Amino acid sequence: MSTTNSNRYSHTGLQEGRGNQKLRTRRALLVTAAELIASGRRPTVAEVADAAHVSRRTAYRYFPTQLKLMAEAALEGLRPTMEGTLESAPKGTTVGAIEARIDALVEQMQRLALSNENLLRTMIHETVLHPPGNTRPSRGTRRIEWIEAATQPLRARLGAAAHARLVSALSLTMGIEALLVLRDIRGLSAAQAVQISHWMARALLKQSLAERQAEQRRSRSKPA
Amino acid sequence: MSTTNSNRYSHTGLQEGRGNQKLRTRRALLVTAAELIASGRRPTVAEVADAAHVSRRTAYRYFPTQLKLMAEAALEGLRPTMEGTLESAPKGTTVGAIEARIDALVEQMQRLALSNENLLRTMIHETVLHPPGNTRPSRGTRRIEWIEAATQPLRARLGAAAHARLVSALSLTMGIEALLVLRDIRGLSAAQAVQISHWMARALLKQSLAERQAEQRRSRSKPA
DNA sequence: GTCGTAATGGCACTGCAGTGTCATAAACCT
DNA sequence: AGGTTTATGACACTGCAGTGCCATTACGAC
Repeated sequence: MSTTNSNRYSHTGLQEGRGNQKLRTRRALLVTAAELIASGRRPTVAEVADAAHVSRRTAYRYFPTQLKLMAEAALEGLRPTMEGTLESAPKGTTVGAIEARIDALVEQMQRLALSNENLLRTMIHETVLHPPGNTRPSRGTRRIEWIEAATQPLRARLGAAAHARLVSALSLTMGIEALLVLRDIRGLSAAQAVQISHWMARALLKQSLAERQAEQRRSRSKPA
Repeated sequence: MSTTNSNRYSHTGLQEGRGNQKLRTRRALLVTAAELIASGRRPTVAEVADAAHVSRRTAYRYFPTQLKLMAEAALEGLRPTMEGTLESAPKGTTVGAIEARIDALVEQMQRLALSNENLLRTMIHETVLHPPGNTRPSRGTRRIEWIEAATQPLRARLGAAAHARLVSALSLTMGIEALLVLRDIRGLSAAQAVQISHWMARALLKQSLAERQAEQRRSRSKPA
C-alpha cells in the first residue's frame, strides 16, 4: 500500500538494491489492473500480467493473491481523482462554511464513487469477506479523515462525543456503500441518490446543532 | 437431512411429476450451505454437496454457479429470524408511535445483521459485482418495505416526496452496509455502531418533521 | 571487464469452478 | 410384471488461482 519512498535515491543511495525496478514493476501491474477493471472487465492474473508485460509468476510475487492485486488496483485507479478534493473546499469555522464544506465533500465523494463504480464495487467484493476477528487492512480511513477535516471546528462547539457521533453518521451518508443501497435496494437513480446524500448530511448537521442548543438551554434554565 | 424415507407424497398430487423430490434436494443443498456459511466457512461446492449427501454434479444442476447457491443460501439462513419482526412493533399514527416503531425496526435490523454477519457479508460479496446495466435479482426490497410500513402515517403528514426522501435516508441507517461502514471503516464496536444507527434514524425523522413545520409556517405567514 | 546477487521467467503441479457425456437407479404409467 | 421417463451419479475435461523449483536475465559492485 503506502510506498514508503518519496525521497531521492540517486545521491543518498537509501533506495537499497534495485528498489526502483521493483517500484516500476509494481506500479505497472497496478495501473494495468486498474485500467482493466475500470473498463468493466474482471481480469485474470494472467491477463493483467500479460498486459503489464510481466510474467504471471512475477505478478504473484508482488501480489500474493488476486484479491490483493484488485484491492490495491482499485485504490490506484482512484488516486488521481482523489487529490485536490479538499484543497478546493471553502475555509472558515462558521456554520455556513462548515455546511458548504460538507456539501462540497458529499458532492465530490459521490461524483468520485459514480465515476469509479466498477473499481469500488470490486474493492467491496474483495474486502467484505473474512473480517470477523482479524487484523486485515480492511478499508482505508480516508473518508473519515475528510469528514473530520470538514467538520473540525464543530468539535469545540459540540463536544468530542457529539462530534464523533456526527462524523460516524456522516460516514454513512456518502461513499460507495450509500450509492449501493440507494440504487440497488432503494432503486433510485444516480442523481436521486446524490440528492439524498446531500439532504442527509445537512439534516444530521442541523440536528447535531439543534441538540446542542437544546442542551445549553436546559443547562441555563436549570444549572446543575 | 438426507432421510431417504419412504413417506409417500401422492395424497396431494399437487406437485406434478417428481416435484417433491426436487424440492427436497434443493432445500437440502440450501440449508446445508447456510449452515456451513454461518459457521464461518466459505464452503466449496463439493463440500456442500457432500454434506447434503448429493453429488457435486447434481448441486450444479440446481445452482448453476456457486454464487447463486451462496446468495440463496444466505436468504435461507435468514428466513427463520426474519419473520415476526414487524408483528411485535407498536401500532399507532402519532409521532411517538412512529418513533417507537423506527427504534424497534433499527434494533431488530441491526441485531439481525450482527447475528448473521457471515451470511450477509457473503451475500454482498456475491451480489455487489456486475450490476451496472443488468437485470439481476440484485438485492431484495424487504428493508424498504419495513421502513415504509413503519413510517406509513408520515406520508400524509409530510407529503409523498418528503416521505420518500425519509425512507431513502432511513435505508442508509440500518442494515449490513451501515454496520460494514461503521465497523470496518469508522472502526466502531458493534454496540457503538447500533447506537449511531439509532441516533441517525431519530435525527432524520425529527429533521423531516421540523422541515415540514418550517414550510407550514412559511406558507401561513406569506400565503401564495 | 568479472562476479555476485537480486529480479524475473518458465514449467509443472494441485485445487476448485464449471460443463459435457453417458450410465444407473428410482419413479411413474399401463 | 413390463417399459418409459427423470433425477441422479460417475467420469473426464477445460480454465484459472496459487505455489514450488529451477533457469535466466540484468543490475550493481569490484
